[in-house]
Amino acid sequence: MSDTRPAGYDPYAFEPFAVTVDLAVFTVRESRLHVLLVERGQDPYRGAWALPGGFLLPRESAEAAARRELAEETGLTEQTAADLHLEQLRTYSDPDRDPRMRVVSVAYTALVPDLPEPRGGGDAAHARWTPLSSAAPLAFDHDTILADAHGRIGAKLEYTCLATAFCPREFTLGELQQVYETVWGVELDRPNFRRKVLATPGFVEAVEGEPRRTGGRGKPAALYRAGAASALHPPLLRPEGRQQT
Amino acid sequence: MSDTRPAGYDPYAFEPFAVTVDLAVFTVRESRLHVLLVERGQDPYRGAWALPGGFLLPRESAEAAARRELAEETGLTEQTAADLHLEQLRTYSDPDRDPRMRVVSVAYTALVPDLPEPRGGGDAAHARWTPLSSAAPLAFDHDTILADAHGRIGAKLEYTCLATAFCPREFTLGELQQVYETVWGVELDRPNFRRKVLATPGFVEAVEGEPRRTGGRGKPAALYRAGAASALHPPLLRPEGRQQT
DNA sequence: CTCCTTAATAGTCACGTTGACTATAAAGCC
DNA sequence: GGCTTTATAGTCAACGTGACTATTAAGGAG
Repeated sequence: MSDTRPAGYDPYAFEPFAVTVDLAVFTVRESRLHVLLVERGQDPYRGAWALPGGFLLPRESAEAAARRELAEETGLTEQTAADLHLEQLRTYSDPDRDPRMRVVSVAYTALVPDLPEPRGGGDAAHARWTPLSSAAPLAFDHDTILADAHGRIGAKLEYTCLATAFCPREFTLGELQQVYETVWGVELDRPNFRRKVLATPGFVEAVEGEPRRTGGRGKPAALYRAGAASALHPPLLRPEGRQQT
Repeated sequence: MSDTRPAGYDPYAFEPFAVTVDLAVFTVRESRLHVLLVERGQDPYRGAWALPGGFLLPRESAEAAARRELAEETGLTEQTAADLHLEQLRTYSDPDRDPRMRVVSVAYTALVPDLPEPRGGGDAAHARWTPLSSAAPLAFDHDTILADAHGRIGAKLEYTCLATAFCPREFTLGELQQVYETVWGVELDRPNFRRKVLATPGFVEAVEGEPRRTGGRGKPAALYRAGAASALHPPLLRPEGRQQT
């Protein structure tokens, strides 16, 4: 920042800005992309659904606030939540985005494996997994945030190993493929997908002992874990192809 | 945002957050990537160089503030600055990033063609184009912001038409290639680069009349303008290849 | 127990893209 | 008038990809 502010600037002289975080928490459930929503208990937008989130504490970074809120809303311990994939999306600062006062919100995207329904505790009292397709309309500008978040994760699947964040610690390639198909809304060819994933070093690694997941229909699938890589080279492009952050 | 805040919340009761924008403005000059820096005239970091930026006005969005600051610092009219490529990078919110008070800063990245040296006017009195390689150390956490910005534009060159933002309205393919080589710090094969760019519909379009830029050494090059496309399909991947936002 | 269905996995093949090169054209320079 | 420099055209082999076919191994219905 420069010193645009006038000499003798007093931080308390301006109408203060409030800073919040908003979270777009995604999971794949029953082959559909779901997002975590909370029901608002106060005006404005009382009774409407919104993205979970909240104010930054006085000495807390936005990321710390996001992780804290995520733990609260999902009912997970902070310990577990610390492992979840959390990524800053962007910041929303329209002067009129909150009718009460000037609120600047830093939005985060989180990807989690299929978790149990959020247990009512604290804010999570009215939290629920909702299919993305029936999320709108949300309070504030949260429809915009949610659309941006969906676009971002779709694009990131192409050139990062992000998809494994949707999966439990051990997963089959079929489950990983379902993540792609669900987020992108397309069907992929199974042998080609498999060839591509296995050809990318560090994307997934076979679980030692080569166990297989039995119990389903069909031939049991081999189990894999997320590998050490974070970027995909070359990228795994979606069939048609338009994208963008 | 949710209603984490206590009932009866008074916006003025908390220590207020200040919200600023910081700008990483890049240009390509003499085959080197340059960034616009300003010299600080006040403590903290008096005399140090920093990214241009400033506080949000009371009813101004972060993007509007960034565009305003950009116009001020570059000495361009706001009209011209309105056309420049400006993109939100991310938000920096560490509680200790500014020793004076709690400042949350939304960082933006701008790409501009080679402009004249900033004319001293307002804050731009001490603004200067500096080669990226000799920018550090900067005030506050601006080294981090600058590194993030450089990484982001490098990645975006791969799958967007962003590179044309560094070029004047009409440019040669050689100049466009220089942008890639300068940002990525690699050398590209000229015929292959040309083939790739021309094969991507909407990336560039030939200037009607097929004028050529004469005056340089060697065969005069055909002139092109930025096309209508914004995404690159397929992407133009850099030689080795690691990337990321 | 046996066929049928389902899903995982192996393998094939043609096509398009890419990286590495070679060749030619058209300007400025000494 | 050669020499250098840059733009542009073209070639070729290797590789990644999309579209398919084939085989294996489980559960389920009769």
